Amino acid sequence: MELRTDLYLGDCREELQYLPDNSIDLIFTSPPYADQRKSTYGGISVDEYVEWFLPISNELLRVLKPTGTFILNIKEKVVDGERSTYVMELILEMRKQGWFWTEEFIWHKKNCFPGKWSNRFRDAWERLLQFNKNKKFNMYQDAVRVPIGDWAKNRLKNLSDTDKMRDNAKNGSGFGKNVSNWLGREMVYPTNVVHLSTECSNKNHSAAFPEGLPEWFIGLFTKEYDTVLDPFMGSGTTNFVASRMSRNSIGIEILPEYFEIVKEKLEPKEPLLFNSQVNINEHTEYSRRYAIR
Amino acid sequence: MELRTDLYLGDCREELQYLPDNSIDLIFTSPPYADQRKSTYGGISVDEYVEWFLPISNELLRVLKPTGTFILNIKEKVVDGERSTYVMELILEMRKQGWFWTEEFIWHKKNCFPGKWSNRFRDAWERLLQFNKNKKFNMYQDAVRVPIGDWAKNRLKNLSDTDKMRDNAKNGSGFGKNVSNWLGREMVYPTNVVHLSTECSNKNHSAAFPEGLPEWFIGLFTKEYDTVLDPFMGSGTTNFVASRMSRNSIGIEILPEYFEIVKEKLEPKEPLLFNSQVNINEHTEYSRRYAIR
DNA sequence: GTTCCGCATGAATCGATAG
DNA sequence: ACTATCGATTCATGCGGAA
Repeated sequence: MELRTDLYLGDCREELQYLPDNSIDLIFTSPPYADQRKSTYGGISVDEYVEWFLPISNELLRVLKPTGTFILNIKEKVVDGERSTYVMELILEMRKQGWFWTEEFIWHKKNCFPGKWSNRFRDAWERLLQFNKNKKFNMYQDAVRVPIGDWAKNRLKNLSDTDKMRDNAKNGSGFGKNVSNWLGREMVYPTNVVHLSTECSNKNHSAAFPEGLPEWFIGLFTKEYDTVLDPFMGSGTTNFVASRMSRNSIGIEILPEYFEIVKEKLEPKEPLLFNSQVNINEHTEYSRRYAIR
Repeated sequence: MELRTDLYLGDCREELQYLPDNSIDLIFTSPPYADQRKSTYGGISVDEYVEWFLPISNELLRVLKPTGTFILNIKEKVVDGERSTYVMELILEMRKQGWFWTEEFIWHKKNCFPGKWSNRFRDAWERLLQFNKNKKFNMYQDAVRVPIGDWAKNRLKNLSDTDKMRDNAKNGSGFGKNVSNWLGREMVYPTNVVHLSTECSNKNHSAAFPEGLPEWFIGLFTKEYDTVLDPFMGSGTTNFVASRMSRNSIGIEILPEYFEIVKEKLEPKEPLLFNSQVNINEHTEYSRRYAIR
């Protein structure tokens, strides 16, 4: 089977229109944050942010498969000593568009930006908002299991009597646990907190997230030969990881500098890296579009 | 100097009225979540939650000192496969009341037990929303410093020449560093992610948080002999910690069972535990109110 | 090879100063 | 008064060169 990586140079508000309905399994993206990275992107202001993003999320809703997932990496900045509210407003508006806000994962950054301020600490986390078209969606939990933590070794060493049988929760929630089921278990399911370092060495794109981030969500929400979309490709991390994990992918990037860098990295110089044939096709009907098959 | 712990039995919507304006340094509380603890506040539904909470937050705004802080521990529950939005709506409405939404801390729960759902992972974090009356407020950052990471042992062993002076970043961001400033430093400032284990020991109150949580915020936002308020006292964790840390405190609880437990624990049987004289006064004019001085 | 060590860098924010 | 610009501050990581 052949793997495709399709790159589009242009504004995703336009380029998304060329993608067919219900064709994407996972959208993983980190859009420019409000008023940040002005030099590269336009620097959308806090006030205009929701208005700017809603047409894009509407197109994303169209191209996503009914069983697909949209992961949005975002964090509000501080404005005048206060956290801005545009992310919350965006969530509320996207729900009106028809999105389900299924979950909010936390990316706990191990090495966050340094600094000292009199009224706040360093910001060490970002939001990973999970949106879906339906309440049923594909999720491959076994793909992201992690080694059981040290706490379990101690917890499981001496089991009490209640641990050996099902111990129903006191609060009547209906949940219970049978601790002895975990004996000998090596791998457990993770939580909704992802703990990764930011990468220090990406010289091409200052806002790059670590590869572990898309890797985790691609494994969790897609299987091989599924299609992953990043409408704000940047330095292409999502697409490289998708390719490495044998997923088709689509990337859209508005800035030619970044686009060229990604294009060159995907060129056949290093075909083995991606374990698939890489070609560049320039579609004349969409002059600025490239398809790498 | 004498330390007071005042306990009120009753609905905080009423009892808060007896507290004077601008008298509280820190409000730390974990209100009943929507549709949970049904028996206590009548099971506030998700739809009514904001409407129910706003009169309370309005009273809290009144009793808080201008330099004080309100920390609200809350997490939206899943309703019909989707995260509910009442917390976001509450933040937006509280801002209209005059609150500043200064920051959102994350409580990363280290040891939640394994569990499995088909479409989501275990929830390992909660929000700790910081609200203030003013952009200037008291913050005692040194009280919560943490040991410097292991990286420092190697990094600071032998300083190069550039380490001994200020070294400005090459990219013109204005950022620079003087590594020699860190010599001999043992403790550094934490981030806005609080990393604590949950305690399983409290069987009397299902919504209990670990003592470390109020401890961290009490240390960060109050000094000795300041006053801490928990309008949803529950099993009294906030008040016990405040007492241990030599802060005055006020607790309001609607359920007599919980109220009695806290009252008994604070009684003079164990006066040394709190390093202050503990007395119970029953005020006849407010028949259900107790003052423990 | 393998380990050690130096070093640049990162979705930031505040307060003071200047226009 | 209000906005724009500028300087100051900080910790953890991975890379690359050296031992």
